[in-house]
Amino acid sequence: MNRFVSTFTNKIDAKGRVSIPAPFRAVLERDGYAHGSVGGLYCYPSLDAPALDAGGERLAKKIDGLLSGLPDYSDERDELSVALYGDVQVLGLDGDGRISLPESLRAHAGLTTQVTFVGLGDKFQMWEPGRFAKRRERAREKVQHTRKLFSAGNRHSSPEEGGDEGARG
Amino acid sequence: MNRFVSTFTNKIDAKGRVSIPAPFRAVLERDGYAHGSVGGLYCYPSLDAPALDAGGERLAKKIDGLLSGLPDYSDERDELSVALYGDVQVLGLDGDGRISLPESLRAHAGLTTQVTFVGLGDKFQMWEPGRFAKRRERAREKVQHTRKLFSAGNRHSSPEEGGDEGARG
DNA sequence: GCTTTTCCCATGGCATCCCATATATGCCCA
DNA sequence: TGGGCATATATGGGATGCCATGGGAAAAGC
Repeated sequence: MNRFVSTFTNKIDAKGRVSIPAPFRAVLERDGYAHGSVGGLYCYPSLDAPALDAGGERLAKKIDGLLSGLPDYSDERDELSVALYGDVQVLGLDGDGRISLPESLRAHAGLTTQVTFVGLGDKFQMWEPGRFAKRRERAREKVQHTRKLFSAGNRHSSPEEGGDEGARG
Repeated sequence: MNRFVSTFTNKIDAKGRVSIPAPFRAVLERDGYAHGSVGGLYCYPSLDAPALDAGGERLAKKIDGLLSGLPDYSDERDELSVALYGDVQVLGLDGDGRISLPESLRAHAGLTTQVTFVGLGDKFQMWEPGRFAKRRERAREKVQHTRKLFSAGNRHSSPEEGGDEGARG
């Protein structure tokens, strides 16, 4: 497995440390994270959510790829560079697979005592558990709505239940 | 056979483990489940039913397919990602073909002592047996209704009825 | 010198692995 | 054709290893 999937919720301890879920660490290592030495977890505030985005080398390369598509010295590129790179922190994992989150990052996501890690394939996000619950609810509603558009006309199921022929997958 | 069909009911033991019905395991293995090692069963709350959806690699790829149409780092993609990936748990099968269900998933489906596995082709669902019985009853009524609409001439059954029979255990 | 960060170790809970058993299924042979 | 054996499957329990978490000590920064 080399994608981030599943969600996990871990504690922030008194020193501000959080364990990266073991499955995510495994993905990071496969992705080129030098175990025990430097290398790192690329982490930055999500552009459109009170959360943090994070990932390994692959994520960094993807960002590079996005930028390389834009002409040098264009306003667009400058803005995107700032947005994407400006707030990036490279966090080091300690021997036990933990990171410590800088105050600026913690503030952006409203993190206090717990962190919910959400796998999103190439990257993962870190949320304050309560906020994530709300966000997820919203996202689910949206998907339901989209699904109904997809399936309009070819299903007879009621909206509530029984519609197990889901286009969710 | 590489589709999930039939229904089976198995017990949840004291540790929260459930045996995946052997026929379903066979499908998962064909689908690319790395036996004995990592890899897994992708599992998430059904969008519109008090049940869990689950499947193997094929299901995961289907989800990826939905996202691949959207540009990276768009708001739309992030939101959809959260909805599709955010709820997904990757469950590992132990040597005896069992999974252990996290509390969050169990809660969504109201699972306590037993699980009814319902094959749906590319994926399968996990239901609390009582709830599934009710839902099936409703489905039957609907089928009857649909048949009347079709009126005479169209004799073969509607999709709902195909795999429901054959409960065991 | 004091505070903050990093490293290392201890521990307890939980998940996984392994083995044992009972029940059902199919097959073989009488 | 029927009985019995062999295999597969589901389920239970014990043990072991991993992992998240906490705390202390050493190192680095102010």
